[in-house]
Amino acid sequence: MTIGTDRRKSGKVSKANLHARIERAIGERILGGEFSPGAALPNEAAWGKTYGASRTAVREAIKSLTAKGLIQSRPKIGSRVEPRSRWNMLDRDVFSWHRTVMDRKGFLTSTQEARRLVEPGIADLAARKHSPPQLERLVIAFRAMSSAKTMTEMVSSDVEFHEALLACANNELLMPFGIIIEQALSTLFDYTTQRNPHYQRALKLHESIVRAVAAADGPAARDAMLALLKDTDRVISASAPPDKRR
Amino acid sequence: MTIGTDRRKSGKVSKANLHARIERAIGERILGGEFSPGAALPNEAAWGKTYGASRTAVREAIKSLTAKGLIQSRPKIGSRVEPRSRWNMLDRDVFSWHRTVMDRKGFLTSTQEARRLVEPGIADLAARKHSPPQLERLVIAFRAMSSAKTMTEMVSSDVEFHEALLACANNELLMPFGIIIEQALSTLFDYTTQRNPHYQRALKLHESIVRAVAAADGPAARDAMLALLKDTDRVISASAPPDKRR
DNA sequence: AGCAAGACTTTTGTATGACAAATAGGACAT
DNA sequence: ATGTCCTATTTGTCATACAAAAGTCTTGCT
Repeated sequence: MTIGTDRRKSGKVSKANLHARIERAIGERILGGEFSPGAALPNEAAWGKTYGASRTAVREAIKSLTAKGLIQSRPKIGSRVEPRSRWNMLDRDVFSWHRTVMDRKGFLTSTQEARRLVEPGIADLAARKHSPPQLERLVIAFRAMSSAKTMTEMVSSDVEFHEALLACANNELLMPFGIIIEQALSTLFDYTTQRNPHYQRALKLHESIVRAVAAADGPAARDAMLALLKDTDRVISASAPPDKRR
Repeated sequence: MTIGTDRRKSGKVSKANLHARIERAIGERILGGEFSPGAALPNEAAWGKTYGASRTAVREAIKSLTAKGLIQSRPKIGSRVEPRSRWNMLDRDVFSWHRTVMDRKGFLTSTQEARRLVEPGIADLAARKHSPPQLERLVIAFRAMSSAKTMTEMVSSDVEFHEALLACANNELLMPFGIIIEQALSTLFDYTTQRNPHYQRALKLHESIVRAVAAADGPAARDAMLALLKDTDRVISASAPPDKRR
């Protein structure tokens, strides 16, 4: 079995590094449940044979997976899958592998739960702690949302809006959440395929967040964010196809 | 320059793998600001010379750092430090390197801010979503806290309590927060060096969380957690030595 | 028989040397 | 001045060899 080229969003085919492709292949198989936590993985030589690569390339893939908390390696023992609680779920790759093996509905439900947990607090912090240039970035992102024409522009400006808000909060420990938001939004937008009729409403909700942040009104920002998330939840449950996978 | 053995908590000296030691050395230098985001790092051969290791070992260290979002490597370009917003701050290693280069007060302040943001919500979720065995684990952790005699036992059982609570929330995306809590608590306990006279009060506060979770009362769990965090904040600001580093 | 010390074996860890591939930046031609 | 090609540097990949760790088996002692 040889390993294919990398299929990215929009169907573009990019051939990443060999070790990156191997990493992805193994990572997806782990996330997909083929190897459960505690289970032993094939040894490096075997992987090399499996994917037609040298042990070097395999080892680099394994080092990355180890750094992401998915596995652990020891001499004579080999590599074992770590318990899920140690997986760096907020890592870009891990999270996207996670996404690819889940049904969309379940994915959106759990990400929304996490968003409801942190984003109101982030909005609050953002209102109270932002610097002028950070606010500027938020305003620019909002303008981009307002003038977005294509689906792609809507998604990217929406993501940028939330990233900017995250930056306003001025707490580095919260940065990794950007990944959740990014994946949630892009999944959401292609979940509700056709042009979203709620976009005007969403714009208004975003605007009220900007206003609250600009006014340094923490509670108002929190409420505005709650309203936005509630609306998003509605959109999700409204456009729910029963259990279409992927 | 050769690279020393690994100094772990409790002063124990463990000699980790060579590539792990190199990774740590470079990681700490990045976190310490010696190499700023955007800056170019020495090439692999240079690192090898610096630490008296082969390119193989250096490359594995670099692969790990790349996986943690600290750097990016490309042929001809070499390795560059990524912007801080891409750093996986919730990775165990990255976070602990971060901790070693910050002053304790600042570290505790920012971690407490993050805790106030997420833990009340976690407590709420935990109350509403826990399974019986998860509650059992929480209760056991609480008992361990109650019967803790040594400082070490207090820290570890406290950490286990919050990890158990996190598990009760049943949302994998929140798991990485365990790292923040773990580091926050252990830093806190050795910040307030002598036997904590507030331990009895802390116990009561933890107990009220257990009760609320057991009663599946979300709002009560949230409030109990808020009370606990407020108390922790008080302890921190009370025992504040002006600006003692490390 | 029971048990412990030591040899064996498997797997990862590290080193070395060689070449391939990517690409920034300079050299050159138009 | 501008676009094209070349080249030098750096990472990416391969092959091979040996070191180190750690289960497992064997052997010998009591």
